[in-house]
Amino acid sequence: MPEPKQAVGRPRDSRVDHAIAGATRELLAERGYAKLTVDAVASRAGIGKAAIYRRFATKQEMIFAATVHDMEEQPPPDSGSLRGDLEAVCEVIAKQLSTAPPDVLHGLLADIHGDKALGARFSGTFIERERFVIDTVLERALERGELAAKPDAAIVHAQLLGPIFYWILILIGDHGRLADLGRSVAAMVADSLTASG
Amino acid sequence: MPEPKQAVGRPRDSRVDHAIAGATRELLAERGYAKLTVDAVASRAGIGKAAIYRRFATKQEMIFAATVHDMEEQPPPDSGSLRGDLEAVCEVIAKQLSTAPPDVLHGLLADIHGDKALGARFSGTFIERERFVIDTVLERALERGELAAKPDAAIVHAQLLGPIFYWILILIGDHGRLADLGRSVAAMVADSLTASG
Amino acid sequence: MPEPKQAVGRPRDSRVDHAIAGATRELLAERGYAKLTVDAVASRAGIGKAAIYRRFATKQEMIFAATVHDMEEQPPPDSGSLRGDLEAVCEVIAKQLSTAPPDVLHGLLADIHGDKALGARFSGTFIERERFVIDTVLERALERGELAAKPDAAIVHAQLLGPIFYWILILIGDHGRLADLGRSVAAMVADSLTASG
Amino acid sequence: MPEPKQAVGRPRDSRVDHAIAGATRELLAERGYAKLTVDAVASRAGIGKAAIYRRFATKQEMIFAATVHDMEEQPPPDSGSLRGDLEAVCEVIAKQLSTAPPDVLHGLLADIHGDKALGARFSGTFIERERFVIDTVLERALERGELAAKPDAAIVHAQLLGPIFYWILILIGDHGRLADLGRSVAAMVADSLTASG
DNA sequence: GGCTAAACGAGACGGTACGTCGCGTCTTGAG
DNA sequence: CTCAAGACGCGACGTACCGTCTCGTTTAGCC
Repeated sequence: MPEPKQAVGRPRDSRVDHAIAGATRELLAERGYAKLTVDAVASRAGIGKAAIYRRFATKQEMIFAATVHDMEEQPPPDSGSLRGDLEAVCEVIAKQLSTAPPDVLHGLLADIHGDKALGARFSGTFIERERFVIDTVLERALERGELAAKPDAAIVHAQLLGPIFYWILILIGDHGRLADLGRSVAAMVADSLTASG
Repeated sequence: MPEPKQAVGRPRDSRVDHAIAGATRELLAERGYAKLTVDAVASRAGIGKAAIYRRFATKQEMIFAATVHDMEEQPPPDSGSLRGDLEAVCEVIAKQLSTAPPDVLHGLLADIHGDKALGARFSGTFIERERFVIDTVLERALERGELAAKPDAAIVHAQLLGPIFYWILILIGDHGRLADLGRSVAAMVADSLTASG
Repeated sequence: MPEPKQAVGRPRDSRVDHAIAGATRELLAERGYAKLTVDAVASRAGIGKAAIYRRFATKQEMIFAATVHDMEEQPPPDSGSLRGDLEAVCEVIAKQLSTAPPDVLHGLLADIHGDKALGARFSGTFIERERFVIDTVLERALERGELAAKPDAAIVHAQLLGPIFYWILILIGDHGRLADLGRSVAAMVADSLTASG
Repeated sequence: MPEPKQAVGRPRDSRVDHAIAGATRELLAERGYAKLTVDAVASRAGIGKAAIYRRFATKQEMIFAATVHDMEEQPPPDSGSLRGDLEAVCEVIAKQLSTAPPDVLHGLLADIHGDKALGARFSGTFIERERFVIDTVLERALERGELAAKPDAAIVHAQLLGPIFYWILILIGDHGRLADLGRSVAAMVADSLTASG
């Protein structure tokens, strides 16, 4: 039975992990993504740069870990209808996107897509989870008989979540109206699927 | 009659402007957004760095000018129906987004939203144009009698274009299916508006 | 009879020459040699840079012309003795060197010896004049019978003027004591020549 | 007991100091003072520019440290006579000045006198050492009884070393005759002091 | 309790790009 | 042909950040 790591030497200090994540989030909020430097994070956290690079290979990984921390993304509880389920999905996504300022999201996306490895990991986790949630919701509708045939999940994915991302990332729209937008999109997509499908 | 500028001293050489824009676009295509350097642009363009910084305050402004340059974004010719008009809008946007590699789009968006001034200019030109196009199309539908009341243009904007941006920027989806996506979204939005409106 | 120059077109404005020299001297006094820029001279003089480069090939030539303006350096009137003549020579040189701040002299010397052409011109005028003055004074002493044989003028040159330059340029010594230094050096050199020669 | 510095963090690498000084001296010899660039020094030394600017505030400080480095300037061994001692002083100074090409000396002097701080440091080290050497030699002569009273050391300083600097810096004279010049100046100054003192 | 090995804060290191500044040249329109 | 204004190519400057690498010290687990 292989132990994952030989536990010799001084163990990592978990307070350092929290200090890094905390300092990163603080500085992102104070100065924005573009002005975030590793030295500033180390200084604010009261630690050395080596402690950061012992944990993360690059600055981007560090930010990724500090911001995209708790990606649960479970399918929502069955609401009894496709429309209700889609609304719930929109709501969860909107809430998640609203936690970070838009410049952080853009910076992160740019770095993610500028680095092959990070990009693959992003698609393999974040996107895959979303796809799975949408798949699950559509399956439920099939079982209920709301849908006759299984629609293309990728298309539905874009139709449902695209407007939310666009509102937050591109339009920098009012967050108070996000709930309305989510409901209207969910209704529209549900109607479209049940009518044509 | 206010002259915009006193034409004193040697005037700016418009060939330099074109050389900068051309070199920027070439190098973006060849090396990607992250690897673009101002020195490389100057060298490729056969000019000095000073000529660049005389025109743009930062590297980001230079890229902005070189890429978001000929955003025409005229409303499409009247197709006779709301659905047809929306399809045409989707098609134009999809084509524009497809010309640039995705990492350029992400880098540009990140820089735009990382700089107040650039962000304002982006909203004031690109977004405003899109909004105007959508407004125009909705007005036509009102005149035709397809719509009873004017819908919220911002919501329609997100519903229509969000999925396309999402497909390209987040999903890094197949460009071959963009046309299908555009048609399906246009149909869905048109149905939604005519049914509920 | 060949005119030295074809007098066609607009003649040079002599006020421009004076403005250049004046601005150069002002800025040298205000900011020092190292901080003097051609743009600043043009701006202060209220003229264009082209007017400067039409007159001088380089910045150094401009400064040279503005500072080393009236190099007369005639041999002093015959005082009746070698010692008196040498004193007079020291006095004149000391007065000339005292007009410019030491940083200007050093800057000028550095530039002069960094540029072959300028260096040759400097040696050909300034140094040659000094040498001629010393030669003349020594000839007089020979005729008077103070000296039996003609000493090596180059060595005398260094012995006599070296201390003056050193005092001003290297020691940044008190200008009030320059007269004393000159007298003591003149006496010493005269004694040395009349005793050993 | 005051520790000069808290020895925290990685200490400076002394090999880097030597590499900087070595590269600087090499490049000064190869290309001359005016063509020396910080980038070239860093490249030649195999180090980064930051390592240079961590040690020196400006390029001038770097050159100063690399050239005015091992100014030992000990008083010469007692030769038994004032004249012998003065000859020895001249010889040492002439040898030191002959090692560097004249354009380096001029450049260095220009930079030293163009920067307050550097000028003060130059006076406080180099000049002070020379003065001390001369003082020591004069004290010996007093003890021997060659001199009745202590002469003005500053004047003697200029009288003795001025001609040598002038020969090298201004006249760009033949180095082969420097020894002769030194001897003649030493004799002249010694005679002058013993006669008048 | 002592030994070993890794983690720690601090900060120096090589490298790369940035945005600025100065030089000497060139290009306007006016005189 | 000259002038004032100012853009141009070039190249060096000094700064900032990245990810790596020593330092000397601290902290755990195993003997």
